[in-house]
Amino acid sequence: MAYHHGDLRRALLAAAAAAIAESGAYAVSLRGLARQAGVSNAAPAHHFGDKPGLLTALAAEGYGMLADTVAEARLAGGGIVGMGAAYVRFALEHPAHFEVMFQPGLLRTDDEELAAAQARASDALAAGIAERRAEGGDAGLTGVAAWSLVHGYATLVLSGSLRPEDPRGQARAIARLLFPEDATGH
Amino acid sequence: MAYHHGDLRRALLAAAAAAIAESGAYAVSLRGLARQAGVSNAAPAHHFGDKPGLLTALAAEGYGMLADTVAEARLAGGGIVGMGAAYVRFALEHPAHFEVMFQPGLLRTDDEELAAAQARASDALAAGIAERRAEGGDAGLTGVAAWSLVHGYATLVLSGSLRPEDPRGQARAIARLLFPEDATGH
DNA sequence: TGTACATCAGTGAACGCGCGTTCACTGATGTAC
DNA sequence: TGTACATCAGTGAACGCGCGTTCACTGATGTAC
Repeated sequence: MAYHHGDLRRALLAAAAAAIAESGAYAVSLRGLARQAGVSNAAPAHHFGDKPGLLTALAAEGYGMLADTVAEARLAGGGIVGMGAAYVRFALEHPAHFEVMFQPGLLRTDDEELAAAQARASDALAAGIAERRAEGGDAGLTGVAAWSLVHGYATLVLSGSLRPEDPRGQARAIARLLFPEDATGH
Repeated sequence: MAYHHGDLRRALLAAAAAAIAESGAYAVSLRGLARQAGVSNAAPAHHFGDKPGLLTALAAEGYGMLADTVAEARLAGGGIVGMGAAYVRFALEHPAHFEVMFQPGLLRTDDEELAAAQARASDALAAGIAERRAEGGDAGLTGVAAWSLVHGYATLVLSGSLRPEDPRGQARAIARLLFPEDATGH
């Protein structure tokens, strides 16, 4: 084993995501991650300071990916239904990130990198809602409803409360119930 | 302090709910609860066997309360919007129960009492959706959408992602977006 | 091309802590007669 | 009304464990000259 790991930071984040997806956010221990990465007990602290530091980095990474995923769907012309489906897809593909992102008790909420990533994601989501403002109605309320719908659906699937055969298709279907006039995605 | 506590089981569940609401589900320790109840380390194990046993009891209590809350709203003629609002109200009033209910990794999922309480809650929710079947549309899909909407809204408020001034009012408002023809609750 | 040196990444041993769980036990309560 | 006994609830001491965090350290890498 080389003295320098090469990319220990990345390796630790990946190991953390795997452990969380398997056993939940609290199953993560710095020692456990070090063990998996084949590195000494103290090595993780070297990169992340402490445990909240590591989870904060993971959450920031998650918000960044969510922002990218949603922005991409918007630019692809998927409309608000497509953006909602992208949100659900992100959650199901990155359950560990998703879980950590919405448990602020685990995070260092004053972290700059985290705040920046959150802002990016927030902007990406708001952009989709803003486009609908012209159509009338309360854009703020519509946004809350849309977010609640896709967030709740993702949460219920991840917790095992819903076990759909085709999660992505069903995600689109319920989004169309809320936005029946959305012409895209047929 | 009396040798017999009187109602230690209840006291431990209440202490667990308080601890979870404050610091999350994993902040709970049997020793910590014992300390709060003024009782020896081993006492909790006497009532719940072990930690999953205690959390399972809490989750079962939660499903029971949810079933009652939703059924009551239905019988009061609140319609599906009223039932959705009741779901959100339950989550916000009993955040610890709500949190534990949807983290099956913490629970003894083969527990009989838990299964019975889950079934009661499931029936109560399904009853509201069944009433809408006559109006056409896919009742299953409608149910999934309604559940996702209220569950997501509650989750986002509890995680601090949404900070509405009037959560109950906003819950009703977004439910009306999904069910605009629901005549009740004006 | 070679050498000195600064910086960085990871080591490994050690600390103290809170935890879940076990065990034989004892005090309190209730019931049979 | 009184006594013997069974049952139940909680004790308290002890175990072994994995954890976060600290510390002075050392090996590897890169840069200046």
